[in-house]
Amino acid sequence: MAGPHPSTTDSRHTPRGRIDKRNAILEAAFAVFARDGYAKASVDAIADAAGVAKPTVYNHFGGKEGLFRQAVSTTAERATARSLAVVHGLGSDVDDLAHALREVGYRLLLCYTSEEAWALRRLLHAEISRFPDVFDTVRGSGPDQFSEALADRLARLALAGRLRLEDPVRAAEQFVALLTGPVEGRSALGTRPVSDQELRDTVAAAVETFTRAFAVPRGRLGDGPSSGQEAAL
Amino acid sequence: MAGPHPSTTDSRHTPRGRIDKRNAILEAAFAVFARDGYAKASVDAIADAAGVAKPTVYNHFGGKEGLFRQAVSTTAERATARSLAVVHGLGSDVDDLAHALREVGYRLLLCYTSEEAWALRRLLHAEISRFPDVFDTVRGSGPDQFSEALADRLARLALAGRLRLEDPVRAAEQFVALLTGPVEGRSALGTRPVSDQELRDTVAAAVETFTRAFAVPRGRLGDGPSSGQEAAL
DNA sequence: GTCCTTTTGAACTGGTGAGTTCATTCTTCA
DNA sequence: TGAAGAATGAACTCACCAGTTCAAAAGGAC
Repeated sequence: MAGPHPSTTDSRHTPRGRIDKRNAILEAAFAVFARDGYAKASVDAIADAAGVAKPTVYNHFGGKEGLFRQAVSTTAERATARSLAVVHGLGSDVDDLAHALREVGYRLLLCYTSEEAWALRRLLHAEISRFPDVFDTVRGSGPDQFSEALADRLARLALAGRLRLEDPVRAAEQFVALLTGPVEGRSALGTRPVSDQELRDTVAAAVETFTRAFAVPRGRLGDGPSSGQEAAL
Repeated sequence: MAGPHPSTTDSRHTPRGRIDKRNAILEAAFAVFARDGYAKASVDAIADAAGVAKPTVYNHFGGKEGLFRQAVSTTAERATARSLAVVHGLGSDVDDLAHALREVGYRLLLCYTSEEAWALRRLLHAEISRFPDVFDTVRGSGPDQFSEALADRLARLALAGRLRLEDPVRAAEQFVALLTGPVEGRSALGTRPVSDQELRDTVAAAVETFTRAFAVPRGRLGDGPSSGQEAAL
């Protein structure tokens, strides 16, 4: 954060051990916070889990609060990056649109239902009233960015004459909602495992509904846009 | 719950003051738990907020844990009852289907975005790992029941030839997801107010998508089912 | 008025945890 | 090898809080 370490790779003032410890602490901190919640998590437990002495934690992060912010932010950024990578895999020149959406949807749902993602969501829900800024940090370069990226892809598909959209952002929100909404309830907020089959069924149903609502029916065997619908955008 | 009080209205062994105090404690407890989280909420603060002495709390609920369970369960039942009432207002003989869905959707979203509902959801997320049974209690007579009720109504609409559904439960899940998913993000998990216009826009978009996917197009001015689609169920 | 239950206030115990201090040890690099 | 910064462990302070105890006070029911 505001430590005396220059951001460039300076071998003189950034001992290699420090970064390892820092990462170990962040990892352990997230795990303990996720398991016990902010209030019940003790700095001693985190230090133990990280294999580090308590004062080291205070050296690096100042206190429990700073540690929490850093741990959550770091994990959130990692999770967002994973989801973004999935969205970027959605091209606009796909052959079988429903198949492509199922593929992306399934991978997104895997991200969404990962243990880490559940823990992150639980923590955010739990502590958002005490740390509103953490939510802003996560959103600042988080799902907002993610939502935009997905909206971009959908807009491309609309331009390519494959989707009929008025509002790409709204459509992206709805696509994600159709994917994740049904899973939220079925997995008891992530505390019960969801079978892969259930995941795939949910994805299939979501894509079915989404395409019924938004997909442009294709002329038989034609692979280029033929209806001129894309000119309207 | 298992107290020495008969369930009938027995004026002899149920002093009127007790129930008032009990309710006051439950209300104050939910408020304090919602504000501070389980771990940081103190029984003293709850007793103060309820205008009651600390031992009284222990007389009624045994301890912090029992108090938490009761407070959350009670609030959850109230919230579920409200949502159920809205769903029961959805008839199967409506004239303008989209209009009826918007009406129900809007009212559901009002339930969903109430301060109490947000607090409840935050609490559940926060403490589900420590109190899994509370979630089960809430679900036992909660959203499960709610989901079933909505599915029933949609099945009726399908029978009336207004919707084309394979799986009413799935459709109900998706309807709710389309309503609530977009709001979740926009309101920062309930910590930022959402304008009524935004709510209505979300409802309109959700119903638009839902009807595009599931509504049976009606013959002009005809108000009876004419396609015989309902015979398939 | 009398009996019985509930409530009250206040003090007390025991446990837990954040954050600090400091002398000692480790690591890294010159 | 020697110097400097980092990490360590252990003890310590201070605050907060769950749960208990108990004698005194309400508050109805008869």
